[in-house]
Amino acid sequence: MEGLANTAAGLPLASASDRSLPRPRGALPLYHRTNHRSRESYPMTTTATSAWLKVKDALGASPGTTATLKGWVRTRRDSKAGLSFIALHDGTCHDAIQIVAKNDLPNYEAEIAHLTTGCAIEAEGELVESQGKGQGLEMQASDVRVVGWVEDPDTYPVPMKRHTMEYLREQAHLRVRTNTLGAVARVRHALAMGVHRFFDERDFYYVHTPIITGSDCEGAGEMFRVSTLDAVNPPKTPEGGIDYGQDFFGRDANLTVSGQLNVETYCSALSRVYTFGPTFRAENSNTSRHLAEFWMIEPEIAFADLADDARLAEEMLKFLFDDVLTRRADDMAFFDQRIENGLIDKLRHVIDSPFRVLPYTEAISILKNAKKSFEYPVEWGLDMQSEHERYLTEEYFKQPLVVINYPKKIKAFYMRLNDEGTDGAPEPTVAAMDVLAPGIGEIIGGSQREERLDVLDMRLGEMGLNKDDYWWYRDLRRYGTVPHAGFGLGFERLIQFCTGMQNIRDVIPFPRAPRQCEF
RNA sequence: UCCCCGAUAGCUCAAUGGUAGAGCGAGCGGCUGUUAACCGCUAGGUUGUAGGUUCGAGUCCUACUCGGGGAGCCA
Repeated sequence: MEGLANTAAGLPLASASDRSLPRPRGALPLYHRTNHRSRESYPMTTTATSAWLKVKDALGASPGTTATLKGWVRTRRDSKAGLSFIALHDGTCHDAIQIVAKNDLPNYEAEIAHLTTGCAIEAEGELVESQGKGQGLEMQASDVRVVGWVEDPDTYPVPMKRHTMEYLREQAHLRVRTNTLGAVARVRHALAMGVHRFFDERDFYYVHTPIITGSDCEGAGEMFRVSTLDAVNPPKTPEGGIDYGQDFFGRDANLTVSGQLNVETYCSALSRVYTFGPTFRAENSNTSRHLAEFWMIEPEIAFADLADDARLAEEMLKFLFDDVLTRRADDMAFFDQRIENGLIDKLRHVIDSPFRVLPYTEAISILKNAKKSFEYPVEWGLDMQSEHERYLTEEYFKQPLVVINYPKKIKAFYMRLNDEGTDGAPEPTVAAMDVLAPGIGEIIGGSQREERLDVLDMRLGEMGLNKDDYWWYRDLRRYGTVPHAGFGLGFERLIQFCTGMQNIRDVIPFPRAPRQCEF
């Protein structure tokens, strides 16, 4: 509608025009104001005479409160009784609040009646008990100011209708305006805060391990190179290779694939530490549970063995599940209803039952005796395939499992060598563990670390790694070495498990995956 | 990277090798203290890209691009 478009474009925003007018009581323009007294500086009082309330606070306010609300329109419904209902959402909670705008408002015909999903508005009025069903308070608006129009409702990418997750992924800048992705964002935040609170309450220190690392010390997976060399004409060595000696760090460097080796150094002085940061893998992985850039939580505990490690993992997961159910009850109810039926019961069941610890050797014998036929062979010494892990955690035990003591030959060099014959295993095993979750697979991978220098050196040698590259890691075993252990928890996989979201690309704001870096 | 499937209106999908349709969304109108409202009308398309077969291709063939599911790698 042309007239409307002109109105929208040419109309000064009410709050903007207010700003140019003389203000009562020396009020400063909204965005230049500082608040030294209030502990909460945002939201602050605005151009309006009433306090700006978050929707989550407005929904729980006393009837009769006068307030200003700011947010984005979810829906507008008109009643020819002479009023419109506006569902306003500001992200502070799952629910929207209903604003009732009567047609005697001066801008009703020109503006309010044309509001569409996505428009940004400020509304001022009194919070009253709703006359309608299924809601608590609503606002009787005395003023509705349009802050930002949607320029063309017909092509607005996220109107109020069902969308596929695949489509929303292509609208990553707008998808957080939907119920589902907004709920994911709040749950993700709650889980991140929960992680920090869990560790802080237990005297763990949060350690910032480097994101850029020297490549030789990691040895896990394909890495992203970090370089400032001219990509077209890099300096060459006499042998014709690229001369990384002239690169920024004077050597080749990469984005980290794990903070573990670094955090072990802090563990060897501070006893209980953890990292929580981004991690990068340049694997060409195209699955619903892999990202090229993901966040990982890696605790490391000193004077601890694998059993302590497994207990920590269990305690942490249960704490986080309980925490998110409590703090984001609104969003979790939504996930339970719309994304995964039974989700809340699933999480409660996990909280209430002890994790099943299962030695690898025993897992293999369960799989060998299973009536189910597997595509891949089950043999002691082979790594378990997805189908095997799924069978154990989803069908056989139907709960999270901690599989421990894997064959030495399929695990990393730093994992502690077990005594011969542990669990009756036919060959050497290491003190490794995987926590397997139904529907997700491996959510945690960890181990007790090899603290004996001679054994570590033997393992490095067996795997063809150069001792000198690990000189500082080896120093930890030379100076006051102690048994210690840790694990890595994939943060996005944790969110998947807590929300029921099936694709990992939908639980991180801007997913990075092969050929995916648009936003 | 491998296997399988897909790409048609803003979105989700139909359409025997022969005039491209529906639902949702959007706009307008009707009805209504509404609430994933309901009823009516209207607009909206180079059928992913490039080539080929054919009198004729959304449909068949080839390549490419992008997306999904599964596998591997792992968290």
